[in-house]
Amino acid sequence: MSKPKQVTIVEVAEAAGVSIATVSNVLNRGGIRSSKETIRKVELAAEQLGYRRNTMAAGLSRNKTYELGLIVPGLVHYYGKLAEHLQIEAHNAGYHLSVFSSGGFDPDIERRNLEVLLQRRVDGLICHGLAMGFESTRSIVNSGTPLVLINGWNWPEDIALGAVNLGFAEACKQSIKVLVERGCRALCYVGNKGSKVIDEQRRNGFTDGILQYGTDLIHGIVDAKDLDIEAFLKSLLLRHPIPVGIVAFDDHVALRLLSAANKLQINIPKQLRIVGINNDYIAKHSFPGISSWDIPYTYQAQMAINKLLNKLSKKAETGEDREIEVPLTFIERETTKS
Amino acid sequence: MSKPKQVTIVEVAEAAGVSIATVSNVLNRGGIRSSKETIRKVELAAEQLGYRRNTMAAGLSRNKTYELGLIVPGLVHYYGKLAEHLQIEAHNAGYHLSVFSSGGFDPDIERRNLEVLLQRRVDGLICHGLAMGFESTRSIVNSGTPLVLINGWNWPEDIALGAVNLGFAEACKQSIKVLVERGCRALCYVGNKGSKVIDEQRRNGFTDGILQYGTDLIHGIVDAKDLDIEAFLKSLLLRHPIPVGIVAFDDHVALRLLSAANKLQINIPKQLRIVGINNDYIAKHSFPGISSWDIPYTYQAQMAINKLLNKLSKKAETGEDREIEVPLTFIERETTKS
DNA sequence: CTGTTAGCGCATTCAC
DNA sequence: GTGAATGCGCTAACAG
Repeated sequence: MSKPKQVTIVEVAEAAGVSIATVSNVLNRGGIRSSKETIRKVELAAEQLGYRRNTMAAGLSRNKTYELGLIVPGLVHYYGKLAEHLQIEAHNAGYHLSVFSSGGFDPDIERRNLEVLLQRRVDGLICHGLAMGFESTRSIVNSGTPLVLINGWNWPEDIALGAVNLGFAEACKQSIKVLVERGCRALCYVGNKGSKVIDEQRRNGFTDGILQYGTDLIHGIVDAKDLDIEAFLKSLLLRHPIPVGIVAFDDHVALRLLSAANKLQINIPKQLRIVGINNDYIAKHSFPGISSWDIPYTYQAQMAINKLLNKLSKKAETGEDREIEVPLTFIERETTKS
Repeated sequence: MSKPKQVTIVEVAEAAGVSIATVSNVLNRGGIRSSKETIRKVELAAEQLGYRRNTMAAGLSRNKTYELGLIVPGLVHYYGKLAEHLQIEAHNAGYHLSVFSSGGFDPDIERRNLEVLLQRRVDGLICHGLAMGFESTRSIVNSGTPLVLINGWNWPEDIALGAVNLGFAEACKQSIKVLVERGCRALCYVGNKGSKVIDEQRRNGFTDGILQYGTDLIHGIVDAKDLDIEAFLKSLLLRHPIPVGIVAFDDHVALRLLSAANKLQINIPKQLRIVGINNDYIAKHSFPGISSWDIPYTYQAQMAINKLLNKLSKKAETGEDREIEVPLTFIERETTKS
């Protein structure tokens, strides 16, 4: 069954007794203004006939879609929230944002989604740390469609306009400062390699922190995947002076650590102190509450959309930074309070 | 800066020394087949020139977009996961799915997103329990674009093709059975009115369960919003025989209850037993683990996509049910084990 | 202010 | 098999 034919401006024009150009004019404003009377007639006709403009025809004709595309690794937790905020900001700017998930950093799906978006001739692209690499990206996005990265570090200028990055590294570094100030002499980062570049940033920040706040600190790095959390915690407390400090990949990992600790009756924060990242719902509502780093979603979303739209309007680079670093805010809760 | 002009089939045709019709043929297959030689020439030219088909032109020309639209209240937790699975299933069927969030059941945003999608002439629509109501929806979606609902109960036939609903009511009802079997004589549902129809279903299921498994049970219904959880739990245990059973709106609410209980040193499951819904990450990784109902995302997504595509291909109703009920699976963990 | 006209890029008859 | 012609619905000059 083919789609039932929709009403077009031709029919509206007939009903209103004007030309299609006039209809197009009053229905899009901004352009040439028409007489009160014509406007009324056209709007009435459009209303009655249930006219709905065909975006494809419009886009084709003016070579501009007012559509933006977003590719994120997933649609839950941080990514989902980010996507929501980006949609809001895009809308505020008169665009709309089509969201696609690449199923957890899958290069093939990334490629496919990118292709779909480019075939749609979106005006701009926002991608979260693409897994497919520089070369692959370049060959696809060479089209001249502006691309802004979210959490993409050190991408070449000919591929991406720039990036809006969360200060994960700095947050991890500062986490160490906090933990050391709270008396921890042994520290560990529990990461999540599956999250690629995000994990890398946090790991780097952790290492940096160790270097800065005391190389005499006992420290280690492990990965949450396939980790026997309980055994890990037991051995940690057995081998090191308390309180031991842990920087968790995010609040979810922190929750696992917390639960294991509760189960083993390890006292938090007396024996173990934990810092999470993201300041998710669970950080606030777990017991004890998890100290975490809050993400300024709205700000990050605005920065990304602005970067894109600046490019779309002005041609001159206004000398803004290519990579914008968005700082996180520490929210202290019981897991670090003594 | 207007978009730099992209390559079109015209240029490919010139480069390959054939007509645009031929290019269109070999690049879409399925239709008339061409000679090996022509195919080779065309594909080579397209490859070299970096041709990328313009979806708008194609869609406009054949009056079919191979695009589906999704509107969900948000993009986190259940909604985000659902969206991910729907995207996968849509792709498997040769379509792609544009995802839009309505910012938590906001009727205005819903309306706007619906409008955008219809202007794009999507082939079909999937919506999660629209907040804007029957009449409003009808007036918008009258276009003949097939609509399938996710978690939409009792919608009139002239608006929606049908619905794929999760068995929340039944899950809540069975939760009562479980709790009663585990010795609870006092039960409470802690809901979340903000989630509209979803909350309603669960509340109904709870009430049903009470009716079925013992009207002599002490029971109550409260809302998580603005609820002082600690005070609530204290009073609950003070006034009623233990163990008290709670059916939580979802695992997030369950986590809040759990944390408050841990803080108050209420023993779970001795004094308090909790059942969540969704079987989220937190249900598995909290301490103690939260008994919860697992959602068959893949199945639900397949059902929804199939319903839509059936309509798009066959014209005859194959006599399938309008409303499909997808059952949840109980995953028992420590919050209900005695 | 309003109408005429010429595309936008592609799919699709229908001749050849 | 292949190509010329027509139209999808709309916008953007340009005339009037």
